[in-house]
Amino acid sequence: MSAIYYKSEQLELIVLVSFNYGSKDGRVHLKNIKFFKNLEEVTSYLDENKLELIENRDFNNFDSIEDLIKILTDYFSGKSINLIEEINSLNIEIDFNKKFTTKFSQSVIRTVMQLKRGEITTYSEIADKIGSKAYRAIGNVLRNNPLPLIIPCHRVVKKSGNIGGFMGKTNKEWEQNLKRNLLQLEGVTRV
DNA sequence: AGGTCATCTCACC
DNA sequence: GGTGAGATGACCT
Repeated sequence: MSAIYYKSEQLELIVLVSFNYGSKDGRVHLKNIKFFKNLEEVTSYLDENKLELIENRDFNNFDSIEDLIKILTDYFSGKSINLIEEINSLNIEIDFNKKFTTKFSQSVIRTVMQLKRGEITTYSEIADKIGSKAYRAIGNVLRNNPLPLIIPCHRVVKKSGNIGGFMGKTNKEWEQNLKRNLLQLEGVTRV
């Protein structure tokens, strides 16, 4: 599996995208998106997961990946784009892992994917929408989101108006800051 | 079966 | 407006 990263200077953030090539269609299959504070974290993650890093200069061999980086650049510069639409227009296959197997988690993901840029909702609103009371279990599903941004889980916040969790809760302050920054990029000032 | 969890509500202060 | 306990349902081992 290969990986590329995009570095946002303003946000002190590195976005690592993992992908490989489908054995049948030869297209780029997007596997994973992950956020890091610095390059040290990135390299140890690359080691742990045996990922091959593609450097910038090699991009011309990876057309659709280069396009993806452009889209991320636009997004992180605050441009008003619909990420999901843009990515769908590329020659890229989005793998939803086999992670979401149950009907419940699939409904959650489907609902979250309908959120547009700058549109926020709450865990309990999603529960209402899919006819469940398990607002807490929704956080459980989103915690394992392999494709943040594409599955825009940062747009789901707490009903109280607080920001809510992001990427697990191991480094709560940094994670919540990132979630807030992403929303601010999209013009959300409330949280 | 029992533990975990990116929540919510309500009762305090 | 902050905190803590209890309810809670889906998921994982």
